[in-house]
Amino acid sequence: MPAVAKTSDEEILAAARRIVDKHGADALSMQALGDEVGVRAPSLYKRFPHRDAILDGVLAGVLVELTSALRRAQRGRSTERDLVRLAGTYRAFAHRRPHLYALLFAHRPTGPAITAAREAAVAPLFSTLRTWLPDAQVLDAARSLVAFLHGFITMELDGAFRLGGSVDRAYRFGVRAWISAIRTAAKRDTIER
Amino acid sequence: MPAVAKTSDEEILAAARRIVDKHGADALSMQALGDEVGVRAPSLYKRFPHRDAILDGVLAGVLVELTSALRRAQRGRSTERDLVRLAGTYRAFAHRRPHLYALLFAHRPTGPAITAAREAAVAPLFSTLRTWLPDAQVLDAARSLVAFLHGFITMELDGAFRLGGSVDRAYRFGVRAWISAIRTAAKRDTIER
DNA sequence: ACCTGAACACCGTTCAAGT
DNA sequence: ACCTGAACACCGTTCAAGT
Repeated sequence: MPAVAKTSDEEILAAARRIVDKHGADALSMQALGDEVGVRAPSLYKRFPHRDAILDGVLAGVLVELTSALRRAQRGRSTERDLVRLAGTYRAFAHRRPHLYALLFAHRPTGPAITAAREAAVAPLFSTLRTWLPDAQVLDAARSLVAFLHGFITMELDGAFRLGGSVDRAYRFGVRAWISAIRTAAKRDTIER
Repeated sequence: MPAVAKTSDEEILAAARRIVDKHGADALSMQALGDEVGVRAPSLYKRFPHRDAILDGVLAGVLVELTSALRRAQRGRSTERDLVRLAGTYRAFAHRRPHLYALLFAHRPTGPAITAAREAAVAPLFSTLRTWLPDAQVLDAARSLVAFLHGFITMELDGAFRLGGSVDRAYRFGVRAWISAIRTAAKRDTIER
């Protein structure tokens, strides 16, 4: 009964993150992961119940990282500039780590641990929007911005914009369009009060 | 050398579409497809070079169907109403056939045959936008609307809107925000000319 | 307590053999 | 000309056997 541990939860998650970051979630096979940490594939099941639980762990780390980047983007001087910065930070993260970004939506988490981390990630956007809009509209506005960003980023990373022109310009067009609509909604509401 | 054909390209594609529609692209295994058309899996390779080519065929059919739905939505009376109808038709298609809709973006086509079908699908949106906007802005506007719609639909079908409230209201908020921004851009441009 | 090889039920795909 | 079983290299996962 020597039982010398050759690896650890942390090492496995770090290796898994490295593989997903470099080659995408599809490349994360239990065999490849075992090779990376010096253990046979079945040994991984002593520490994680299944492959999806490992992806949960990677996703949790990605959410923490994204959340702190978004918090740093939020400076509080001007609502409008914070919105532009939040959107830009989100998009920049996706550009820097496309495979990890894909995990945010592609991977359906196993446990409820991810839920809180997801809410933390959207908190900066919500608090910025609350400086402009009444609570009733914050949710709608946040959903439509995240939808635009997620759709745009997914499409550009997939190479879905094939008709030429500047993709960056289309992005700025979209963000500005959304912000001007929000500004209008905020003013309209102020008048109505 | 009797060589009695037990199936055909058309029957295979129809069966593949049925499987993807009901259970998603992941459920389309060569074995399941073979069972559906009364043939062993290896026989399918006499008609299609690989599984992805079969998904290409399914996708082509989906694009034709989506295109004709979008054309019907475009009535030409009012630009604004056509935009609302085009967006609504697109979303309704995704709601009615979520697994087939997912194919539009999840499946990377093998051949170039899909490219033309994709362009046909966005043509109605482009022609409607051209009644409002100068050519230079049509591309940006189309990209930002499709990005919003695709992102929103992906998120709602994935169950990503977990914070309560009305998802339909958020959708209408987003579409109206985008249209009002476009209207502003169109007016600004008219003045500048 | 941890690691291992062997095994199971699945994939997509290839190919020689049948008719 | 088309269909087949057998095989290959992969999956995720289970489990009895080793230390």
